[in-house]
Amino acid sequence: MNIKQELPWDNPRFRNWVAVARACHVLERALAVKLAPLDLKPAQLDVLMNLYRHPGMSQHDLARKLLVGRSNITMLLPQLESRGLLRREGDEKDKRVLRLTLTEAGTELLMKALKVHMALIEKAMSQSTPEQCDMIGEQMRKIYDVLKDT
Amino acid sequence: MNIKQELPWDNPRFRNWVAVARACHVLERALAVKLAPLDLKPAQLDVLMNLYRHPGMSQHDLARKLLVGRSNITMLLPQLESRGLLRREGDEKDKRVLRLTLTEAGTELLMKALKVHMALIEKAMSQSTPEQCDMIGEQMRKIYDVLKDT
DNA sequence: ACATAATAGTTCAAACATGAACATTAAACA
DNA sequence: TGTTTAATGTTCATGTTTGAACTATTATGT
Repeated sequence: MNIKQELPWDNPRFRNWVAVARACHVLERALAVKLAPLDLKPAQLDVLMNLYRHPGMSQHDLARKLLVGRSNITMLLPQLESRGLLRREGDEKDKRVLRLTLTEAGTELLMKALKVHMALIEKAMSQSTPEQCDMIGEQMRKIYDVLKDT
Repeated sequence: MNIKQELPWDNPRFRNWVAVARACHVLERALAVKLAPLDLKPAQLDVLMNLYRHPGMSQHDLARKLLVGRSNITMLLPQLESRGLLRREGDEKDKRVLRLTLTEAGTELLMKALKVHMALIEKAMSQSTPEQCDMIGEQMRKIYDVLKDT
């Protein structure tokens, strides 16, 4: 059997997806560097962003949003809470859940971090036309929907 | 100052990039699950793929290809070497470098893993037309070039 | 009501990645 | 040549991520 014919490097879909993964990886690395002066990691920024958009969400919901385990959230939050960036308050109706909200300081830091994040994304995506950019987003959302329950 | 106007969630580039990152994340997770039966992690598959395409490459070159630190490679290789999947042989001209090559067993396992990887990428990318797929790859390669030295 | 299931969050140990400091070897250059 | 600088790979300490086992609370089913 001639396996050469089946090698994926000649397959456009494979090659193009590899490009997507590499772009993601390199932007993530760059973000980590740019966020360092704010003493913030990309994962922590993700937390702040989600709490800003969904105040009062539970740790479980946050974990699902971030595509991460619940224990990860448990390890992540105390650092941010002790810095006064967010609050954890027990839900009165369901004593199992903790409701998460940003503090003023958390919102303030988030805004600074978003400027950094936004600048990086602008730098990356400004090479595409708005139409191309929208098309990319559209295809990626399809991919997410197809794979999210895998 | 009204910061609402500057919030990035309304910015198409931001929203679309978030979709890219989420798609990457979810495919990576799915790949990890599908590779588990082969006792292989995504990072290990990346190693095997690069060694297949570039036999005799050094650990330093491999680290650069994978966008990780050299120490990461040092920690990663012994697992694969002890499983008989690759060989590390000292270069005779430059006694600092170790040349890496796949063994037969390594190539065999790689082929099995590539089937899994390919199937996943097909599932993801089959939602796009070939033209869309190529355009995505093209844009992502541009992004990589812009950010790689950041 | 009561027993059983499921859910939210935590703890803990193991796997993993990272970057700085280090040893060895090679290259540059005086 | 001899000295300095750079490159390769390793070690180690640190921080991160993960999944399984656990507690506490709520939902479900009889």
